[in-house]
Amino acid sequence: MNQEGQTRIQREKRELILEAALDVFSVQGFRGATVDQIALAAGMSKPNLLYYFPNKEAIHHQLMERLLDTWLQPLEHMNPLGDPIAEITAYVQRKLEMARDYPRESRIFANEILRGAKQIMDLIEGELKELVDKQAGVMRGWIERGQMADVDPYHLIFSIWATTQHYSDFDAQVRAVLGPERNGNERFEGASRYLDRLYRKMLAPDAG
Amino acid sequence: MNQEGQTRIQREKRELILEAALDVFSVQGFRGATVDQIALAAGMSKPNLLYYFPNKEAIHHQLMERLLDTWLQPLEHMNPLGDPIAEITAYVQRKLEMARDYPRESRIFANEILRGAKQIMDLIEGELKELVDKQAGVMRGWIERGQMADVDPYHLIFSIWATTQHYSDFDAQVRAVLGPERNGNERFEGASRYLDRLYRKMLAPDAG
DNA sequence: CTAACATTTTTCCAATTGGTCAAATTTTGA
DNA sequence: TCAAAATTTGACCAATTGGAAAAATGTTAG
Repeated sequence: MNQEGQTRIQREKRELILEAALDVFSVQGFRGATVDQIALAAGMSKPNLLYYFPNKEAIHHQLMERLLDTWLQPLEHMNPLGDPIAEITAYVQRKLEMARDYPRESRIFANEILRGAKQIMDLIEGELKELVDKQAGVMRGWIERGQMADVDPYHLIFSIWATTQHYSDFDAQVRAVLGPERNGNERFEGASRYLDRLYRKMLAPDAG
Repeated sequence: MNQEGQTRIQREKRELILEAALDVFSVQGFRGATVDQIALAAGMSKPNLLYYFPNKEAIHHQLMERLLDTWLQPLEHMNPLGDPIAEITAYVQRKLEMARDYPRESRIFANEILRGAKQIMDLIEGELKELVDKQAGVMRGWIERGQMADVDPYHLIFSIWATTQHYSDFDAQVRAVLGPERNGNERFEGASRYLDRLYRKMLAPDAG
């Protein structure tokens, strides 16, 4: 036994299980994923897995809790003292990189929110909403000082989430529509150029 | 017996089942939905339902096939002879109205594509891709004639889908973040103003 | 009216799956 | 070293669920 009531094996195995769960849940969704699949992916038997987590829902919930932090990190890094357009387009790029590099995480969230976000409503109404409120305040400051166009910060943030995560969540559609010839990573390069353009033009302060 | 090998009762009951399936699938997803739930929602017994459809997948597939048409309709209505900015912002508004008025349809698609779109890949690679290709061609024409900014038509279409459907697919998150005070239909009015602004500014032809 | 056909219900089954339990094995600390 | 604690396994169970079969009931055309 050790600090926080966790043994070394417990820490390692829980980690292993959450990594496996990320794989399975992101492909199968919550209902579609079976405890057996997760156990197999984690290299252990089902009862063994259930020794570490009381049930399937607990795995999912803890996974989401942990992911939310990484997921929100780019938004935290917006600097109120920086140039708004540089800050926001940098945020867009960081989100797009995450969609490219962490599609499993993105899909798990999409899945959960599609289903009504019942398991993580507390996190959304808490942590997430507070961060959005804070950064919306920062943007309002920029707008008042005439440094960027006067647009609703909340809808701006929604549109950034939507446009970037689209490339992970709806990857199957994007690939199919672009066709095999445009299916390397240039799909993300194209998105990068397009989104940079989009937000740069929209955020440019209006004359007057 | 009647035309197309369908009796009156068959036509009516199939319709009833598809409407019920829309309700159930859009809330529970494919894996989460049970045949019993759909049968109950359609006001009949499970074996009775299975008299009309061979299995659960068949219901889902036919539902999607039928929905795709309505879903793509707004994109078909873009007029190559009209003003690009008017045409595209009108398209955005129509898509946003559909997200507001037909959230079940939107969520079913989102769910299916998230899962890899295996059941409707044929439709996406066929019907959908062809329409997108065609309208991308129209946009390229507009761009060449200097009537709108030079942006990638495919990514433009993706961003329109993403930003509008966000309000149905991720409704739970949008509501939670906006908080109870902004939760009437003004959430769609705000989105409408924001998106109109967004695309108007981005599409404005560049000087030169 | 009635035979052919369409629809519905009752009953049932096999597979899947989340989870339990007690026994066996391994690890750890004194 | 060795007993207590932690971990793992195998066997098992009950609930859910997709679907089949056949009997019962309803409908319709001649």
